[in-house]
Amino acid sequence: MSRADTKERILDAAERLFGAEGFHNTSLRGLTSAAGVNLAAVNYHFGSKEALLEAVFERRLVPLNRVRRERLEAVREAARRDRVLPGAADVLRAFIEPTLHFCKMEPGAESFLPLVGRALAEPDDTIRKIFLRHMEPLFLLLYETLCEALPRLSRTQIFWRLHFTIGAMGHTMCMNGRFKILPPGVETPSDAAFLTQVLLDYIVAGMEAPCA
Amino acid sequence: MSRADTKERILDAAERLFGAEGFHNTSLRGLTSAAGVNLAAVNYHFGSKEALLEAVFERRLVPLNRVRRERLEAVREAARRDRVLPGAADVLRAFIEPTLHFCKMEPGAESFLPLVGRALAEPDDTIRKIFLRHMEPLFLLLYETLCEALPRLSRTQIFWRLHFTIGAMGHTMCMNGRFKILPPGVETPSDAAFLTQVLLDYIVAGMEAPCA
DNA sequence: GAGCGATTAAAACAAACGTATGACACAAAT
DNA sequence: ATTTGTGTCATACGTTTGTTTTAATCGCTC
Repeated sequence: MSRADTKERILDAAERLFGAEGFHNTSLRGLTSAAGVNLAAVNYHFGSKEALLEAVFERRLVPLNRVRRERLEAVREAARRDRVLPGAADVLRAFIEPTLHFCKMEPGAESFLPLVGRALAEPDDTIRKIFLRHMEPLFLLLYETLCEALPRLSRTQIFWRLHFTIGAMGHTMCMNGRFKILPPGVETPSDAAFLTQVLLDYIVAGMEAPCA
Repeated sequence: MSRADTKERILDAAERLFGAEGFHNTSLRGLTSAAGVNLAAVNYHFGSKEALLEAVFERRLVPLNRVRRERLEAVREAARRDRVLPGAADVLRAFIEPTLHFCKMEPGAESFLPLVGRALAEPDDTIRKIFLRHMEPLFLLLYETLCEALPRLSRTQIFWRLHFTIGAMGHTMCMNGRFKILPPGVETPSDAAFLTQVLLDYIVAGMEAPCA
């Protein structure tokens, strides 16, 4: 019955469970039974659990990063054409906004975000490498574009500030939805557009801050 | 031979391995053989692997958080005495600087930092709870003090900006030392004082940023 | 419709894990 | 000198893990 879509079913369940419970805390038995497929199907279609994780990343990251790259280079090109510096806010928005649109389009993608957030802090180097293989070229492009936008800062300064920015973004993606501690007087809007604006205010100010 | 210090040996090895390899990736067999103690010693002295993690957190976090609390309340008190608002930079420095001094004093504490950084992104709720039990009261105090320092911002705004700040700090602690991707032209100083200053410049600007 | 490659099903595999057990060593106290 | 309690040791237990294997089933071409 479910011949061709078995791979998709596995990918969907893996994305959801890896994002919610973590990679190591998700067993292939729980995953395959959640997907309604046989236990051996993972190893047959993907080869191993790690290769499945790789496929999960690839399915989302390849189209998403293509859009991000296009938007980053559009910002770069527009600035070069107008003979001005690219704005740090435009650069960062070009990197962040596609994630937002992408999550509205693809169903189930919201459970992908925590997975990305955790990959940044992953202790297991094998897992981290799988993620960074897709992200490293884009991080470098983002870094170089930020260096163009902020010529008054040293490359070392920009590197660390980008590092903080990635940390803030990753942590936000990790906590997507479930919050344990909510101080009184704080509404948890979960309005993605609002949250993106608050995030952008923060990281743009941090990026453009004067050095002490 | 190693009567009383067996517990300490286990705690030291656990701190190092949990920080470097992660909690779930560290087996009790590897841990006890690294500590030079018997496999059963962990369950004898601590009861379980999770209780050991709790003890690892407690040993460092209790004294560290006491200092942080004192410094936060000193900033608060000084502002109240002078009838001025506490400065956001002073508040954040009161929270961050003790970590720096604490890591210089206690040997092996630098491997504790990645453990803290990862606890924030931990998918396993049991582990997260153990960490948050020590941190939540202090996060709340930090949050309230920041609300005093930044009365022009809504509590929701400050909540999210503190959230980003914690993410930036956690990610920095995770990457303490080992870096995979280093763009050309970036020196990796690892000078903790310098890094703290760069971090403070960033998060203070992010905290004080105007709302768009 | 026979034959064949591709896919699924059920069961078994070896390895690793956290934990528990029971014997032993060595103090200090009785 | 004997008891008692504490800590250490080697070892075994029961589970769970990812992976492999062996059969059975399905869809298709000739």
